[in-house]
Amino acid sequence: MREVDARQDLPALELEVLERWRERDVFAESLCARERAEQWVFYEGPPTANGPPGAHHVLSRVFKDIYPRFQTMRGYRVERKGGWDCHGLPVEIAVEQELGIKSKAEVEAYGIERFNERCRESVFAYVQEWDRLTERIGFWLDLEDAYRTLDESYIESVWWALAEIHERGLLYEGRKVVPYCPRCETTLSSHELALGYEDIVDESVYLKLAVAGSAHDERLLVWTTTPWTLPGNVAVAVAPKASYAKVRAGEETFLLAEERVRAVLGEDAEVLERLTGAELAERYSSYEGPLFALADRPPGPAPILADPFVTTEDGTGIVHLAPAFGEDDFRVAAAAGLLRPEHPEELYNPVRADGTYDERVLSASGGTYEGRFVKDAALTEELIADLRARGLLLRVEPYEHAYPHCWRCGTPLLYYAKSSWYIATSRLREELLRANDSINWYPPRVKHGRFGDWLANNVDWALSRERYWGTPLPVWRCEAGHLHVIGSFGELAELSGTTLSDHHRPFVDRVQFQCPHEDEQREGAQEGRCGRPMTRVPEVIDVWFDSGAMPFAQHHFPFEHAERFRERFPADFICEAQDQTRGWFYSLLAVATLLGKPAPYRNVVCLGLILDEEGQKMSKSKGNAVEPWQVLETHGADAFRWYFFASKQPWDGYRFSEQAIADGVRLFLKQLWSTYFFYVLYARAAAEELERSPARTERPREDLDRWALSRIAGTSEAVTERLDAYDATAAARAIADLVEDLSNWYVRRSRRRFWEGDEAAFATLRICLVTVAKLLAPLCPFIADEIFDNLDAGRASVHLCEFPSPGSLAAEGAVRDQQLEEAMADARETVRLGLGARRSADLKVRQPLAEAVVLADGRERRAIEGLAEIVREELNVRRVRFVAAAEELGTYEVKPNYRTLGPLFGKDMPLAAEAIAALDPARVAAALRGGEDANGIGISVAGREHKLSADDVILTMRAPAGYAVEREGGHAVALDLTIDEELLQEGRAREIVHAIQNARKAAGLAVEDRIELALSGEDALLSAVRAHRSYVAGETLALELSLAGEDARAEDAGAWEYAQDVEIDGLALAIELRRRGS
RNA sequence: GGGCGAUUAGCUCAGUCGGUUAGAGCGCUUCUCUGAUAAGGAAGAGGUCCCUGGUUCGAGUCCAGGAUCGCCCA
Repeated sequence: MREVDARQDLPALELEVLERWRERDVFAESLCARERAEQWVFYEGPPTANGPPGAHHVLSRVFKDIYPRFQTMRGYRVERKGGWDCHGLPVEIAVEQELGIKSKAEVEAYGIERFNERCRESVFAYVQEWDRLTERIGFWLDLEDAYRTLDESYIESVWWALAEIHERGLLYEGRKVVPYCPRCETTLSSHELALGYEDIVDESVYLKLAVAGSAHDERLLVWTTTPWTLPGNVAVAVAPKASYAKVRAGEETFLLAEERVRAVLGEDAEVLERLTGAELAERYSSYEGPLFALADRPPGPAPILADPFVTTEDGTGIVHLAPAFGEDDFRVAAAAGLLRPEHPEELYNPVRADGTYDERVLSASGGTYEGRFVKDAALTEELIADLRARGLLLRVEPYEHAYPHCWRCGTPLLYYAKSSWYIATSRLREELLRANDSINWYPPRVKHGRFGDWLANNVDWALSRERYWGTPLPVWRCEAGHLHVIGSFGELAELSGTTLSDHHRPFVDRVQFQCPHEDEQREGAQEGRCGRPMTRVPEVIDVWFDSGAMPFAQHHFPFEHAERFRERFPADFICEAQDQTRGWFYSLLAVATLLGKPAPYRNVVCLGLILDEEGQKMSKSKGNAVEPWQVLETHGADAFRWYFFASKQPWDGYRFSEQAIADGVRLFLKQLWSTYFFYVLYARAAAEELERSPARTERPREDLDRWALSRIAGTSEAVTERLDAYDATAAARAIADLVEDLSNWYVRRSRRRFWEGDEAAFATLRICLVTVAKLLAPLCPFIADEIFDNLDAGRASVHLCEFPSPGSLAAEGAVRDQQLEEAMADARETVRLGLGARRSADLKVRQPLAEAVVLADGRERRAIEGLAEIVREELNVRRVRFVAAAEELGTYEVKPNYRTLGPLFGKDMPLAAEAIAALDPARVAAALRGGEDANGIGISVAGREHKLSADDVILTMRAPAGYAVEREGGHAVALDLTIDEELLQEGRAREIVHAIQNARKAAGLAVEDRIELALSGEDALLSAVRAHRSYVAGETLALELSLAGEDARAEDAGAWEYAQDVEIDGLALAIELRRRGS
């Protein structure tokens, strides 16, 4: 057994443990040992390594670690294949920044091949730091065999999946209004949209539009928060069933929703007429359009439509429609015949792909807005001035709302009609919901809340991105419009005769082949085939599809490893932050469902956010982000992990505090370490002693031992049960309670036995510590392994052990004894009360007293009686006496038990309580104690008779005044305060021992050093020593004890190594000692 | 605007099926114990259980409405 440093530096220790894991190859061994065991499957959600890992990554990675470690110890084989998400806009944007370029045109000028080569390098820029952090925090993950979404094999599996999806008729190209980033010039999916909402203030405008052909100068009031869409206006719409009003305000007459009149026009507006939206649309039918001067659209009437999507809750209840810039606008305009979705040229869209107006948009002064970015604030002002000049503007009002921005580059998004590729996930809504039913969510609310709602409102997956660095969409098209989706590299090679070593852009773009589709109409078609050249469509796919494909793509399924895939699908466990609800959690489920597979994970833990100490979201720009390395270096990985596990439920989010981590070290890790240190210190001393004198002291286990072992067994059960339920928090707290009990009750109570080399005590504490190490291994793998390694040479690491089970514990004598645990709790409570009584009498614990009188009854009394010796020692009294009849030292108080009587008496409960309060408590106590329920006490309330049973009342003992008594709940402790000469002398002897021990410590002696001791001073003290001579000598390991006045040696002691003068009870004592060689 | 969650001591958090004196730890003050512990023990100070209403014999707990904060969505 190695010597242990009481003040071990834990971060330094962890580095040693890491080294040991490397040497012994423990992670690999933990898999090897379970080679034939049943699999418990974990999927790593791949991070992108193009930035450094932060505190939130530590959070997810420690939760990804704890359950696999636990399940490994429970006997499963848990492989942990790492993974990296390599494609996508984040990478492209980082490279653009490196290159100092800002647009797609510049990327293409730079060259797609070179650009993608840069992306390939950039994506692993921080991979070493990720690996280093992963190892340092003790996250066991197979980094060497990690999957990478940019690998050829991975891409091929993704292609296979897309071809399958196409085969099922679920892949289509559609023109829809989609969220679009004008800077990246690409469509975003709805789940990407979710990542970028920000609160901003936009100028909203109220417009007054002249009704076409109206003789009365009636104006429609229209409200919009996006003035830039007005050049695209083709119609306005009202809610058909809502009530609208014709209103006179000042000199003008307006039409708007009745419920908005006051808000928009004020109290003075006079309602002239009410009509429904449908009536309004019918009566007025059109207004004077367009709203801006447009080169290709002469002034003329534009239609007023009615559609239920319009609400009257804000604005004016009349909305303008720009089909190119709004999903509803597009749908309503199409329904009204203003455009045909299959004829893109009919859609009026004066905004270019880069988000600027084209040459058609003219200003009132005759100039043009061509080339102006539509979300530019200065432009908005000009547009507003323009509207004012045209007499259309009623009012401008700032409007604060959450507006979507590109989640990577921060540019405000436009809703924009675009052609893109979709997967028809909405057609699989039922299947998605059914699959979700089979998943256990932690916390459960996500299942039918955030995630379930999202599935229930599922919209088709906008799959394509008009970008460069991504898995190319494997769709080829010929001039005739035939589509061919390639499902494997082999198929592409066969059709094209070209074999690629890299299927990324731009190489894949150059591959062409003859259209294999049947086309008998075509002149010159060979064998009825079309034969036109097919070229790939330019898009790459959404990176979320990459990650959603990982269950099979990581194994290059179906091209390889079919067996491996089947064994490892679905996952038993995945874990990410809650922001993945619409990210990876969704893409995994969607891809699996699209392929007709069951839910790809059975259990999913959603982690919350980490906020800073002030409750602010952490961000680099605010400078409040936690640097994980700093925490690891100061406090260590176990401390970091313990904080995440023990402080609160992970899905509730954290308010990060370094102080909380430091508290965890002090109150838990150091407490455990100190208990372990204590064991090793004495076990080593006892081993030496054993060598010197092999005679053993065999003693049976005591109640306290059985209690500690019972706590071990009970805690093991609880921890197993909680970790099985993905509740690390409760597991951690149970372990902390156990360590607290071991340290501050078991060890504290047993110190003397260890000192004396009691084998039962050593054996008990050793089992306790080894079991704690095993229980703690999934949570704090470093300290757990260090303790295990030093106490149990049986295995190379605690992580190769079985998790403690009732069977394995029983074999070591650790069995649950709940009765004993309850009894100990009662005894400890009694001690607490007794110490309280001592304090109120201002008597030090060192002063022995004659008697403690414990007032307790029934089960409690029997329990405490069994452990009376412990109570006696803790309270330092000669004897413990029990009093059952409270009258001897106190009286009873009787209270009604509302829980049982409440339902019985209902409304009359207060009367019943009064009746019980009026009873004689002593009589009630006597009757119930005698078990005489039958002829016991009855009460009569509101004409009802009820015989009180033991459950119906709560008897509380009450101590009379004048005694040193503490009471609480069912029992009380009274102390006999008389101190006779004998007690006084014993108390003094103990004080003197205490003073000598302090002197030993101050002299720098080791606990096992023997000494020679000389005492001189007041005779009252020396006579106490004489009376307890062997006690004093024994306690202080004094081989010789000389007292002044009786022993010559004491007189010349002035030359000894160490001397100290103290005062006890106001009496002087001089202590002198020297070490005695052995 | 909608959905979800939170709100309990200065701080971090428990609080079971609704049961009458709402707890723990940390921090603070005082005292105390110590052959492991920068630890432990005892006491003290510290509470509008976010607010309002309701249900109930009884509400921190259930219901409704509201407030504040956070997240997600439109």
